[in-house]
Amino acid sequence: MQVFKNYLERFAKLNQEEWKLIESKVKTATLEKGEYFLRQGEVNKKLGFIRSGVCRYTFLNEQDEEITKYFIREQQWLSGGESFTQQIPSENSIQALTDTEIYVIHYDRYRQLFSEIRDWAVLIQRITEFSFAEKVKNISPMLSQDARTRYENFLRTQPDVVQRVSLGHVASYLGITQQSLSRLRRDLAQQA
Amino acid sequence: MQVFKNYLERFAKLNQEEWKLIESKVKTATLEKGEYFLRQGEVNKKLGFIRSGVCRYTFLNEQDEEITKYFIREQQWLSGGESFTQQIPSENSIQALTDTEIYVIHYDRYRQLFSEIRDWAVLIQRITEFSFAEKVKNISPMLSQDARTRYENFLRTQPDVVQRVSLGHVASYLGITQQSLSRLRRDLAQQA
DNA sequence: CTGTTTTTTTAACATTTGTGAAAAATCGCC
DNA sequence: GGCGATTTTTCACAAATGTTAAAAAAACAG
Repeated sequence: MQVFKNYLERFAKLNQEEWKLIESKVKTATLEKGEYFLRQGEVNKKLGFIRSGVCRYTFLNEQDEEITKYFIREQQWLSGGESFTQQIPSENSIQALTDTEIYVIHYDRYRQLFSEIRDWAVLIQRITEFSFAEKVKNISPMLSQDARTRYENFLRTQPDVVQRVSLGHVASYLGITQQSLSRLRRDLAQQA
Repeated sequence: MQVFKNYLERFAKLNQEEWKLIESKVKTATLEKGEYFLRQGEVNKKLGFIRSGVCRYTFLNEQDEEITKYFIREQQWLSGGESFTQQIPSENSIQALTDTEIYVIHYDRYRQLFSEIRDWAVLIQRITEFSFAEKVKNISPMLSQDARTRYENFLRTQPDVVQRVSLGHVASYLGITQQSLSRLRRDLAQQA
C-alpha cells in the first residue's frame, strides 16, 4: 500500500495514526478483463484506486453506444463522481480493459473519515480538483484538433495505454471511427 | 447577496454567524466587456462568482489561438482552478464577454474560512465536484458528435448564452470554424 | 449621421472523416 | 494446432468540415 500512501501524501501530510486509520478501511480486490466496476444505473458504493491495470469510464450516447470518456490507469481513481459522493444512480459505467488490481474503500467508511481525520475534507477537495483537472486538460483541447493531432497527443501523453487497450476503445476516446484510426496509423507509419 | 447565499446553502447549511463571516469577506466588482478577470501566466488571487453577465474560460492551442473551453454565466464560478487553490501560474484566461457583475473573495480571506467555518472544507469540496462535473457533462459528449448535434445541444442546454456572445466564440467552443457554424445555422433555418 | 471597424454570411473548392462491406489478421479456447 | 470469434485493415464512395477570399451586415465611435 506504500504507493497509495505516497499518492495521498502528495495532497496532504498524514501522521502515522491517520494513515493506520485509512489503511484499516482499505481492502484489495481484483477486476478481470471485461468486468464492470460500476454499471450505469447503479449507485456507486465503493471508491477504487488502481494498483495495476487499465479501465475505461464510459457513457451512453444518443444512439446507445458505449463511448469511452477516458481511460483510468495506475494511480488513478475509479469513482462514479457524484454517484459516489451523493449516493445516486450513475450515468456512467467503469469497465476493466485488462486484469486490474485495486484498492477499495466503501462509502460508509469513507464517510467516517471526515470526522476521524481532521484534514480529510481538504485532502479530498485537492484530489477531486486534481483528478478533474487532469481529465479536462486531456479532453478539452481535442475538440479543436483534427483526428491526427488528437492521436499524436494521445500517444505522447498516454503511451502506456495504447499498448494495453484495443484500437476500438482508443478510437472511441478520440471521437473517431475505428476505420479512421486504422487509416491514420497507416499514414503515420508510411511517413516514418 | 441573497442569491449567493442560497447558492452556497445548496451545498451545506450555514448558520447566521457563519454567513455573516463569509459576507464580511466578499466584495462586489464589475468587469467590462472584453476585460480579463484572469490572464494566462498570472497567479489567480481571487475567486469570483457571477451575479450577472457571461465570461469565457480559455486556453491557448498549439497555434496560439485563444480557444473557448467553456462559458461561465450567472451563478457560476470564475476560478483558475489549481492556479487559485495552489497559487501557481494559470494556463488559462478568463475574459468577460458582456459587462459582468461579480462577487469576489481574495485568496487570503478564502483560506481563513477553513479555520473559521467548521464545514468550509466540505462545502468547497462539494462545490468543486459539482462545478467540474457540470463542465465535463457538457463538454465530454461533444467529441463523438457531429457539429450539428453539438450546436443543437448547446442551444438546448445554454440557450441564454447564444444570445449574448458572438458567433465566433460559440464556434470556438463547439470546435468548428466560424464559417461552418454560419453555414450550419442557415441549413437549420431553412429546414424550419 | 457617417465613416470605420468588427462580425457574420456566402461561395467554390480542398481535405478530412464517416459509411458500409468485405478481407485479413489476431486472439482465445478446447 | 485448429477453429470460431473478435479485432484490425482495406477500399470505394458519400458526407461533413476546413480554407481562402470576398461581400454584406451590424456594431461602434466621433
